[in-house]
Amino acid sequence: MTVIATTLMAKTVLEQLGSGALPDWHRVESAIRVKRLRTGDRLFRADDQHPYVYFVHQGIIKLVYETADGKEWIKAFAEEGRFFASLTALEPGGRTSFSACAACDAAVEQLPYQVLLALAETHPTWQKVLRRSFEIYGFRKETREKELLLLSAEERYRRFIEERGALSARLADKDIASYIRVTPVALSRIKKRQPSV
Amino acid sequence: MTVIATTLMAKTVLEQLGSGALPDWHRVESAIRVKRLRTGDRLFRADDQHPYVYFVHQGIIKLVYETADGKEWIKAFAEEGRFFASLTALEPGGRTSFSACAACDAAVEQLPYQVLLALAETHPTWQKVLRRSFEIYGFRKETREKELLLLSAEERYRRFIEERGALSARLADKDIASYIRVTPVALSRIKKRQPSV
DNA sequence: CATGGAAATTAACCCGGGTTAACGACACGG
DNA sequence: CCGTGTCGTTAACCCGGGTTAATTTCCATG
Repeated sequence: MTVIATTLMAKTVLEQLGSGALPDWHRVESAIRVKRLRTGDRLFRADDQHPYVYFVHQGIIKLVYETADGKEWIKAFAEEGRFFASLTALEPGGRTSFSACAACDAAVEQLPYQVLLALAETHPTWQKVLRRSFEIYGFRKETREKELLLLSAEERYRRFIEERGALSARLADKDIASYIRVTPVALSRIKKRQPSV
Repeated sequence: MTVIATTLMAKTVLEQLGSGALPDWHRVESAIRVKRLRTGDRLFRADDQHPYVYFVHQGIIKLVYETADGKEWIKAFAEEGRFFASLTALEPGGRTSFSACAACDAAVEQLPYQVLLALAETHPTWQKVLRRSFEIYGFRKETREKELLLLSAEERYRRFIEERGALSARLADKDIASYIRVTPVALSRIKKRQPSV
C-alpha cells in the first residue's frame, strides 16, 4: 500500500542518518499521518503552534516568510526525500516563523516531534539521528547565509539554476525570484542579460 | 588557576545543554587548549582543515567571510560564553568556509571535535549535548536568514543595536557595518537619519 | 472556440546603497 | 612635537533593483 511505501522511504533516510537500524520504529510508524496537498494548499501558517516534522514523499513544498505588508519571500524549497520543520516551533511552546505551502500537488508525512524526542531520550541511536539532522540543517542554513551575504542577485540566480537545475525546472519563475530575493520583474531582467543560456 | 576556571565555565554551559552531569568530562578537559589572542589575530582562515570547536572565555571573535576581491563580510560575532565552529570543517575531510578573527583581545578554549564525537558514540548524554548544540545553531542561523531576507539595511541596523546593545557598544562601527551587510559609508548615512537616538 | 486570470515581459521612473575621494579626529611611535 | 595610519563622516556620482503600469503569452474553463 501507499502508506507503507511512504513510511519505508522516510525510514531509509533516517537509518542513514543514524547509520543503522532504528529501535521502536513502529512507534514512529503508528504516529505518522500522510497529508495530500493540492497546489497552493498550506500545511501550516506563520505563528502557528505546530511541533511537527515533515517528510516530503512527493512534490515540492515552499517554506515562506510573509511580511506585514503582504509580501512573500521563500526561505527554502523541500523536495522529495527531504525533511523539514520550523525549528522555533519545535521548542516547547514555540511557534512557527514561516508558512509551508505546496508549490505543486504533493504528499507529505507528518510526525509529532514529541515522538522523536521521546525516542531520543531512550535510544542513543535516535539521539544521533536528531543530532545528524540538525547538523545537516545548520549546514544548509550556513550555505544560504553565505549566498545572501556574498552574492549579487544575478549570481544567486545563476548558482541556483546551476546547482538545483532539476528543481528549478519544476518551479514557476516567480517562486525562483522569491527565493533569490528579487522581484519577478528584476528576475526577468536578469534572465535577459545573458541570452547564451 | 585560570585554566581550571575556563574549563569549568565551558562545562557549566555544556551541562545545561545535556541537562545533567557529563560522563568522562576529564577527557574533554585534558584535550582543551587555551589560546590567547590580540586584537586582529586569526584563529583560523577560510579553507583550512580545522575540525575544532571553540568556546569564548573572554573577548569577541568575528566570524568572517572573505571574498575573492578582498572584501570581508561578518557572518557572526561570538561573545563570552558562546561556542562556535565551522560546520563544514567538522565533517570528515571538510574545510572551513570562513575565518575567525579577534575583534578585541580575547581568550578561547579549543577542543578537537573528534573528542566530542567519540564521547557521543559512547554516551547518550553527550549525543544529546551535540544535538542541542546543533539545534541552537540552526535556530540562530534561521533568525539571521530571516533578517537578511525580510529587513532593509536600516532595519537590520536598528534591530542589531536594540537586541545586542551590549555587544554593539564594544564594536567598531566598521564591524557593525560589515555584519549588517552594508559599507561603512552607508552605515554612517543610516545613523544620521534618525538623530533622536 | 471564446474568455478570464495568472504569469512573464518590457518600459519608465525612483531610490537606496555602492564607489570614490576628500577631510577631520584620534592614537601611536619616534 | 610632528608624522603616519586607521576610522568615521560627508559629498558627488553611478547603478542595480524596486515600483508601477501596460502588454503579451498561456492555460484552464465554460
